Amino acid sequence: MTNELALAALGDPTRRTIFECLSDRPSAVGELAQLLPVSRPAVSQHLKVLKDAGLVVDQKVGNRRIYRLDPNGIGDLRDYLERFWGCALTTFKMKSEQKGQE
Amino acid sequence: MTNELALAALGDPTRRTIFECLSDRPSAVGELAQLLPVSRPAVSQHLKVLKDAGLVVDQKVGNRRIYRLDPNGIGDLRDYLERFWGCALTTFKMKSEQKGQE
DNA sequence: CCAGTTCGTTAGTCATAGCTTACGGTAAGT
DNA sequence: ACTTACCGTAAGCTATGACTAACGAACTGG
Repeated sequence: MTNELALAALGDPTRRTIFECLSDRPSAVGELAQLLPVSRPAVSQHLKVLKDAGLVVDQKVGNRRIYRLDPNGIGDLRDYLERFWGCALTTFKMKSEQKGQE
Repeated sequence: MTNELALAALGDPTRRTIFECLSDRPSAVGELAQLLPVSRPAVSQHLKVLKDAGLVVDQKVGNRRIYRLDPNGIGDLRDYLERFWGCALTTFKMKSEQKGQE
């Protein structure tokens, strides 16, 4: 699933930084590359991974290409993670309540 | 931060499978290895990563070593992720409401 | 039409992650 | 005490991922 791609994508620290930059404001590739300690092609490749993971969308405007976060993909990942550890957290909650009750 | 370790840890599919197995029930290393297509030492190494990330705790019982999910670490990661994309999702919500209003 | 941007893609290098095999250490059973 | 089971760690190999440099495409402005 694309959620697994998203999780793998966010495993890389550089991509997390890119994600946070885009969280601040939509940006072009060159702008992101200036903020990061890597070259512009590297940023391009990271953006491709984020795009395939459904976390980011791009839009051509004039000469440049603006990237922004994709709320749909992010929402999907959020829901996926809720189900992912929802069970573990609820059983813990049950135990803590059970313990406070005795 | 350990939250970044946790994200990197969950980036690997084998570790996600281990996580899900432990979500079902606490298990020893050998039990997990039987369910997975990798060797027992590989499982041990994955469990170490998950443990360093604060997602898992272990407990010696007799000859074996039982691993279980750590609700504290999982809760921390959950909160971290909420802050992580909280901004992106709220700005989207504002836009959708703004769009539905016009 | 011709430079100058901005960007994606490719080829190639280098480091790291994941895996297995082998070994040592501890606990339980006979 | 000896064997068996269960586990962590180290060493070594291999595949994969991240990066850079180089190239070509699309758009802009003189």
